[in-house]
Amino acid sequence: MRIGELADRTGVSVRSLRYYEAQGLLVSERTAGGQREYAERAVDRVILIQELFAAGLHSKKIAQLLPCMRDPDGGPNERATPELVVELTAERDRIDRMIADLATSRAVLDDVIATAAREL
Amino acid sequence: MRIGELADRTGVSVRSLRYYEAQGLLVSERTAGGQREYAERAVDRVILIQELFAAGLHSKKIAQLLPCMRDPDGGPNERATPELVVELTAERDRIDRMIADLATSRAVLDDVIATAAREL
DNA sequence: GTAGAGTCTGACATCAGTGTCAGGTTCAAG
DNA sequence: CTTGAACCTGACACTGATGTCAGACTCTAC
Repeated sequence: MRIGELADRTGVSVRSLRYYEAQGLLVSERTAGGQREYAERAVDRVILIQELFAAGLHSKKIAQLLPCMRDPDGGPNERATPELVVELTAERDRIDRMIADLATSRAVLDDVIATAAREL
Repeated sequence: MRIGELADRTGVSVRSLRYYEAQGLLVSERTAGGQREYAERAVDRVILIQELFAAGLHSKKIAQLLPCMRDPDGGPNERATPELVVELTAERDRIDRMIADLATSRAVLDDVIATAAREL
């Protein structure tokens, strides 16, 4: 598929897809004319990238992480270096803290909302 | 206390504290010489602001939200407008989605980490 | 072969919070 | 008083993902 269809199917802008490629997160074949051509599995990959972005990982770390993931099509995958494992563990801990903080913030909002609703 | 102490006690930079004030999130008295003087409760307020920032709320919305919170010292608090309640409810839903997404991302990281650990 | 939609690269803009620097003032301790 | 640390304002830089624009090219359908 071409970039427009991938954008539609993932809900990610064309601009962002090109950015992902520039950052080494996404690969594409090129047509004779130079246009990007994506395999079907690009859809899942883009969604995964988005999730990792949402989790606060930077593109650089995602670029390190992606080749170490278990490939759904059984392709060869790189082994994670011990350094990367350490970094990813730190990320996981950071996400845990983030989830806890979000729960706190949610409670704050909930309190304001509940108080306001009681007054209405 | 002065701004440096508040920064130390909250872990927030002096620069950010001044920014919070410019955004109407934080108030301070001023000494005769014009330096900021903070009450004890500013500490909790700053921490709360940080939490809300971490939850993805923008300063403008936090500025609306703060006066509607139940005051720990029993001071008068504004009533939340129905519009604000709608917005805050949307924020709460967004936070819920964010927490769910983070859980997904955490699982992804966990998988990579576990796979790598098994290979070592 | 031509029209129009889609795509290409490259560059610059945006957002919001924060860092940082300059030049000047205030405060507290000696 | 003087000294040095802390503070003041204002301005500009940065980050990193994304928006947007221009000018040129490709692809598909007629």
